[in-house]
Amino acid sequence: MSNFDVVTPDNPEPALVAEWRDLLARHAAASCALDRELGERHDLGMSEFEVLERLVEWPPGCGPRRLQDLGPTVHLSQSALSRLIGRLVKAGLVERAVCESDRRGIFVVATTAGRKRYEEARPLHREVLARHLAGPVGRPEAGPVDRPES
Amino acid sequence: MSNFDVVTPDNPEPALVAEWRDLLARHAAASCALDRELGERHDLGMSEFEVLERLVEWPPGCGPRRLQDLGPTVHLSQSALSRLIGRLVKAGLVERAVCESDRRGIFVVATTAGRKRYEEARPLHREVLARHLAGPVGRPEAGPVDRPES
DNA sequence: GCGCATCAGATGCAAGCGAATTTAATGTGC
DNA sequence: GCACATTAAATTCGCTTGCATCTGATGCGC
Repeated sequence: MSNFDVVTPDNPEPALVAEWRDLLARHAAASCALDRELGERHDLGMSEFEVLERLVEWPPGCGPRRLQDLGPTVHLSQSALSRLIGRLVKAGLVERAVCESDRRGIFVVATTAGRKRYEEARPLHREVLARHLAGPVGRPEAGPVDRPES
Repeated sequence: MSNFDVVTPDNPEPALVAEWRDLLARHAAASCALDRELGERHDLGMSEFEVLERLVEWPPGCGPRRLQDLGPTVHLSQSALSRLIGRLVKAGLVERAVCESDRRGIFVVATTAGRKRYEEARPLHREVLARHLAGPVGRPEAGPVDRPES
């Protein structure tokens, strides 16, 4: 029951933990800032933006996008995704359509308003990313980092 | 209202977005696995483990740890942290003590049981980290990656 | 056609979160 | 001492999440 590991050059554990904490810090800073800024200025949460982006990115000619295909790319559970789509539908940014070839599935398509909202929000999204992602953690180039706890 | 940016070598945006998605994927995979495995085998959530680790790591001789000092290091809001400590107290892993010099504050100290639980859980924590963190995303060395949506 | 396993998505539910508010202890001006 | 701003932590509230379950559509064996 030793309190600390012996730190030797061939013990990769400290590096692993440092990497993990760095990842946590970056994720917290960026996702928190995204949620707040996108929310304030474009009424979109981070996850909403991500989903909208996948829909807009979806190459035409591949057919419309099944809800199921969306899941793995946004790291959300099936239920969370279903409700997220519900919110986007209510906001008029996205439309559901039954899939005629398999009536269990549904298609999800961004509306014109959805594409517009995405295009409006994207610059801010990229800006926040640039502010929090590039460079070592805790060193946004301009403006204060906003963290939930401070 | 162009749908896509022109991708030029001096346009850093695509790299930024790729970095962001990689970060999201790693974070989702690792934190989800940590939550589930630590929860199943040691009855600890990811955040509980992180807090416990900060308390155990806290060098002796620096005085006990204020709840407030804990906040910034675990990326949790003040309210979330307060409740998290409440859960740990209820589980007997941690103790609250009023700070006599400033009776508004409280000290948080890991109990013997808390240290024990932490030491038991740490190997699994490191193992999960190694499985999900090292190397490119989506390539754990052994065993399937468990993601919430799959 | 009929029964049944399977699959896509929606929904009930409990847990955790952040923002805002509340409670109580400090400190400051007078 | 007394009013008032400030601070630390707890608590209230609404929202999002994941798990488990439900509903309805497929499709396969017979």
